[in-house]
Amino acid sequence: MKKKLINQETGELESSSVMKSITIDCVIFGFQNGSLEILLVKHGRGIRKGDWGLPGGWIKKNEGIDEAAIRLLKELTGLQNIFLEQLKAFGKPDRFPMGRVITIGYYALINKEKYNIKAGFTASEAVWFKIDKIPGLIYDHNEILNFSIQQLRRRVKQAPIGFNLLPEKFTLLQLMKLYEEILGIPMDKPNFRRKFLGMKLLIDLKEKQKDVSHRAAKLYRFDNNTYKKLTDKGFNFEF
Amino acid sequence: MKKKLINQETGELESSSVMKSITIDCVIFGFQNGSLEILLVKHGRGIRKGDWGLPGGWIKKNEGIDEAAIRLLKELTGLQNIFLEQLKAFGKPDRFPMGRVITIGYYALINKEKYNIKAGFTASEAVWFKIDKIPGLIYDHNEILNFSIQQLRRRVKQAPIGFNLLPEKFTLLQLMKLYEEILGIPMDKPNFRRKFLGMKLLIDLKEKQKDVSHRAAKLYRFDNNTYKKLTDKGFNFEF
DNA sequence: TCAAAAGTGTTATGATTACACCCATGA
DNA sequence: TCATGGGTGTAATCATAACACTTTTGA
Repeated sequence: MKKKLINQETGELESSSVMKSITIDCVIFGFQNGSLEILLVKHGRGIRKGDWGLPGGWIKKNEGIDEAAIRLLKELTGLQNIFLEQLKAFGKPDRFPMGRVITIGYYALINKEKYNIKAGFTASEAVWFKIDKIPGLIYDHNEILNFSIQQLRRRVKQAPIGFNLLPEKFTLLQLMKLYEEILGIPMDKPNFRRKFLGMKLLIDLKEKQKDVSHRAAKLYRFDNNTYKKLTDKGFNFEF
Repeated sequence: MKKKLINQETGELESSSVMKSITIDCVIFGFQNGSLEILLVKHGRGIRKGDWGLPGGWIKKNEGIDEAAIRLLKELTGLQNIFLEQLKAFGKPDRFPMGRVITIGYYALINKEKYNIKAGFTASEAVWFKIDKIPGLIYDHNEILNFSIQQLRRRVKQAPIGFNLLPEKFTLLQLMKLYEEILGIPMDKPNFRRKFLGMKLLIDLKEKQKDVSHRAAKLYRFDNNTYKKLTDKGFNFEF
């Protein structure tokens, strides 16, 4: 007899090709109009029908947990090659009401320009919420989300990961606004410019903004090659 | 019919009061004679009999994962109220040869003066290894261990956790040696003193070392109360 | 009196901060 | 010509690093 279990998100039956008692939940960050946002999905069925939660799912028996997170992210957003890192495992005994389930939290940073929500990609509705307007979420998802924000704050100071939230080509002020929003502190424009340019991690694209009603700013992109070379030589990004 | 499964460490049968497919593995750090050390246990049975691995075990169905790690740590070392933090989950599909098992890594910092290995506490032999003389370990335990060292290096700069590896009363030079060993870099004694004392996180115990064949140093202890008050006020430990 | 570690003082350098100011451009 | 953001200059302050030096103590 083949064992069956209920999908925590959709309430649908899952085959036993997935692991029992372990799920993955993913905090997907986006950045638009100076605001940090998070993608939430609406529960299709079950007791918590209509409530918002983090996108997630089960881990297949033959896939690693990172692979599972990548797969789930692709299933939800249609995107690949996204910045994705594990947060940690969350495992309070009563976190999931329909049985003992431990979840592994991940967070992803996506460039909203590339991303276009495809209706029907998932069974559920997916909507962006501003970071300061997050509703009450199912299970322990608020806890996971809060942890992810703290983690993002720590990581953004240790490594140049913020770029993943911006378009390929960006201006220094966009980058500064991103840092201000993530860290929640105002910054000084001249000082920010010098500090960042001084790290030599940005490539001057010799291009300018278009269609802006003020002096057009230079466009830059992140120089991942140089960054890798520098870190190999012992360079440590710090902000 | 009650389900049975094999204990990954001892090869013994476990009752179904524990979760299947999820374990906990713990990296226990100690510090002695200027060297960072890790406690490893010898496998009692199974294919990998005689090989060294991280202490670990199963999670009970009605306990949280942090609780499980605390319980396992106590079962192994007899110690309670130990500094313990989760690393992350490790879940490559083939990491555990006897089936698909995901493990949650933890790391603990213990004061070796308080700790005394009690033979018989565990089924297996437990021995301290210097950090630069770690043997090949079972499963993916070397990966977990390497991650834990990186994590310790990051964390020790962000928060005053190093004290957990020292005796209650310590000298500034002991503290500096600890930082040097963890971070792997030499430091300047006068500068270290000033920097640390300047943070006002140490209580001068008005006591001195005894039985040393040179000028006796002042003893200090970490002022956890002040640290908490300062962090509440927005203070950020940085090293 | 020597070795070994405790502990203080001082200077140079570089990063950070705070702020004043000019520039370019479209409405 | 005004608003808006782009971009440069500079002086004060602070943290860090480097290293010379004195002190204490037991062997």
